[in-house]
This record gives sequence, C-alpha cells and structure tokens, in this order.
Amino acid sequence: MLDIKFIRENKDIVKAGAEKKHIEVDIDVLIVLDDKRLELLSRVEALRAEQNKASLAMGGNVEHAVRTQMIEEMRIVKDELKEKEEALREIMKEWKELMFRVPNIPDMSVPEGNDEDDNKELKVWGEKPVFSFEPKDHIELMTALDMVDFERGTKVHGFRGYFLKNDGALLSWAIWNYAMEFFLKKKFNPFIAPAIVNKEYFYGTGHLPGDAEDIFQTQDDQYLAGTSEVPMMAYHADEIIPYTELPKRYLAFSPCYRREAGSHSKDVKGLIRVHEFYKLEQLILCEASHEESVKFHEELNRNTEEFIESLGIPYQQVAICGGDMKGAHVKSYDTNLWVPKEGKYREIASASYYHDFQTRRFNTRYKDANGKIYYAHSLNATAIPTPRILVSLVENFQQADGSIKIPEVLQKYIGKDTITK
RNA sequence: GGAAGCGUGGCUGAGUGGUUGAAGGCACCGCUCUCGAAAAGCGGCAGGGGUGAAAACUUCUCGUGAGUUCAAAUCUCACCGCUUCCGCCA
Repeated sequence: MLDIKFIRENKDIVKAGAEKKHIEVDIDVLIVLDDKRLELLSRVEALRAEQNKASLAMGGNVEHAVRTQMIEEMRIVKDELKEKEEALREIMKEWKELMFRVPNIPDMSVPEGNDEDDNKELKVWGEKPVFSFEPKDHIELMTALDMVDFERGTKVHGFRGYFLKNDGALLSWAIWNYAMEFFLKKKFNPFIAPAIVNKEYFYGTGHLPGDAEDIFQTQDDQYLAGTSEVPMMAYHADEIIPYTELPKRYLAFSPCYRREAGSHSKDVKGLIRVHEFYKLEQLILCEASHEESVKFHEELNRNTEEFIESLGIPYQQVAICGGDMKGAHVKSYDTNLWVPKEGKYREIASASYYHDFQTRRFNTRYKDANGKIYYAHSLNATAIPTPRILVSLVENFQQADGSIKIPEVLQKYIGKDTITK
C-alpha cells in the first residue's frame, strides 16, 4: 500500500511505476474518489462535533424546555450524519479496492520488460557438469534409487502428489539440518511458522487480492500460506517495535501450499512444481531507509548464493524485469539452478524488498531514538525450498551408474557420500 | 463439542447511559534534591485521520462489527479471543 498523500503528490511517478510493471490502475479516478472522500469526511466530522458539543451541554444541569429543544435539534443532525456516514462508507469501499491495486514503485535499476524472458542475467556461477553418458532427469534417478514415489503420491494426494522415501527423505532432512546451521551463522532467529493464516494477512503481503486463485482456503475462511513470509510478516502486525530491536532477522520454516492454478500444463511431472512443499525463508524488518533496504537485500541474496555455492550447484542470478514483478515489490533477484536434463536454469530462490509497502498494510511500525514513529521496511528471500532443490541436486551429481554423489557439506548430515541402490 | 466467566492505555486496575481518551498504582522519560545512587518531590508519557505555513482546531479508537439513543467503555445482538470445568485427542 502506498500513502494516499504520496500518490496525490507524485501522480506521475506512481503512474510510471504501474506502467513499468504492466499493471493497469487508474490513478486519476482514485484521486477524484479521494477528493470526495475528504469532502464527506470533513462534513461528517463537523456534524459529530456539533453532536459532541450538545451532548456535553446536556450532561450538565439544563432546563427541561431547553433540553427538549436540544434533543429535537440533534435529531436533525443525527439524520444527516447517518446519511453522510453511509455515503462515506460506500466511497471507502471503492477507495480501498483501488488503493489495494496501486502497485509499489519499482526501483530505477529494475530492467524494463514484459515477462520472465526479459529478466536480466546478472551473473552465472559454477561449471555445468559434462557427462560422459546420457544424463537422466530427477524423476528417473530418484525413482530408480527408491527415493520418491509419485504413483502412490498421486493415488493418495492427487495431482502433483509425491512421497519422499528412504534416501529421498533422509536427504531432505540433511538439507534442512545443514541449512539451519548455515543460515543461523548469519544471525537469524529460527522460527517454525504456521501455514494456516487468517485471510486478512494475505492482503498485507500483497498475495491478496491478486493471487486468490493460487491459495488454498479452509471452510473457516483461513487460507494456507504459500510461503512463511505471510505468517512472519503478520507476526508483528499492529505493533510498534522499539528501534533498538531492529533489524529483526528471522529464519522461518514452514510447509507451503500453492494451488498452482493457471499452471496446469506446466511442470506436471516431478518435484519442480508441487502443491505442498517446505521452505526455509529469510525475512528482515529494518528501519525506513532505502539504503538499509538495499544493503539487506544484497545480503539476503548473497546468503542464498553462498548456500548454493557450498552445495556446488551451478546457478544463474537474474534481476526480475518490471513486467514479471509483483505489485508489492520494489526489486527482486531470482536465483536459478542448473537442471542438466532440461538444459536450463530453474528458479530456486527469490530475494525481494518492499520498502514500507507491506508494513503499511500490516501496520508494523517502529519508534526511533527521538520517539518518532515510522513504518518499518520489509525484505524477504528464500533460504532453501524442498523438495525442489532435490531436482538440481540429484541431476547435477548423478554418476554413470545411476548413483548420486552427495555434496561434501551434506555428508555428515546423511552419513554417507553416495546414494546407491 | 458442552457449561460458566472475562476482554479498558506498555502492565495493573477503577469506571453500568452525559465535561471519561478514560481515576489510582507500576514501568518508562525529564527536572529538583545528592559527591553519586536510592528514596522523596515536581512534570511528562497511546495511536490514527482531517483542516492549517504554523499555532491551533477537530474527529476516531475501551476485542471486532452491527444496533438502540439526542448521547454508548457503559444497554442489545453477532462474531473473535482468553480463563476454568467437562468431553475428545497427537
């Protein structure tokens, strides 16, 4: 959410931002609506002031006749007040809907573009493996090694279902344990977050109203979070944090649920795109400074890079272009891992910052050294998602005999150096 | 799931229709006193919005929402949450 005052004073910047993101929203209509809102608001307040004044007078000793007359007068005020309040409510409904659709302004450094094909490659790391044999995909590899069961997964869970089993399960635990140790060295507080979250908080992160189709819903009007960003941002909703406690640095683990509506034909097989997965997420709340946001954004992104580097998987780093960016984001980097069988990089992690766009919606503020109150800045970045990471892991480290070499850093967590039959 | 009770400021706790945004206490921040500290005394201390250059004026918020009333923290209804007891349960 942007500040309505900012929107009024910086119409052109806001319009240009929406345009860069290819998001349609009529700022002029919003401002006309806001004019009406302010007009009604001041009338409502004037009427209330009258009412309060009379009420105050009537609290004291008043002659009966005067009192009766006052009540009569206030009846008229009341009728108009009711009418104006109703009108204001109607305006506010429309106003809020529009305000939720106004996107955050992308940073100058965000590349122009329409979709993910226009994302800008920033760097590549690692040597792509050269195989002396025809490499297999992760489905074939993991099935042969009895690490995964898609057939029964589909039987039990439905489309996109899977069971991880044996070394597949152990490898997942190894990654979680290693990742916990790795990221906690970066001074995060570890959390396990709920995935069932009240609907209102999805507006805070920007997942609603835009992505409603992609979110599972319970019969109690709670939604299943597709990332712990939602519960972790909601954690400090409606709070004023003392500046001494900033920055807040959280490493949250949670299951993640995504309906993948609209991607029915994409990645229908394997572990790339599933409805239920697990993710360790980095999240930071910091003071309201662009420089701080940029600093932490680079840091979070670098953490992810370092983690992937320690596993030894080749990756590509891209800056998300305007047209591929979500409404709430100021800037995003994606980390894409090499998938040998597909011969391309696939997304594994995403690091973004939001300035105070999310915290305005969550009403998460902090008090600085002078006692002044500001909306905090928020950032988040994937630490590691499972099981998607297994795709690149097993495909890059497969051997001619179908076994999989375990990256050295993971070996102590799984107790072996190779997964064999 | 059933029953009873309860939701007031950072905490505690008064307040059952009219100068109550809310007494008192604690915590916190200034100042006085002191060599310093403690104690004591004095003062300050919620957040949001509107108009305004500012001073200031004004409005909203006592779990949330709706209602009754000229007027609601106080009355009514619904919802949410908490506590205790029973039931069920990893």
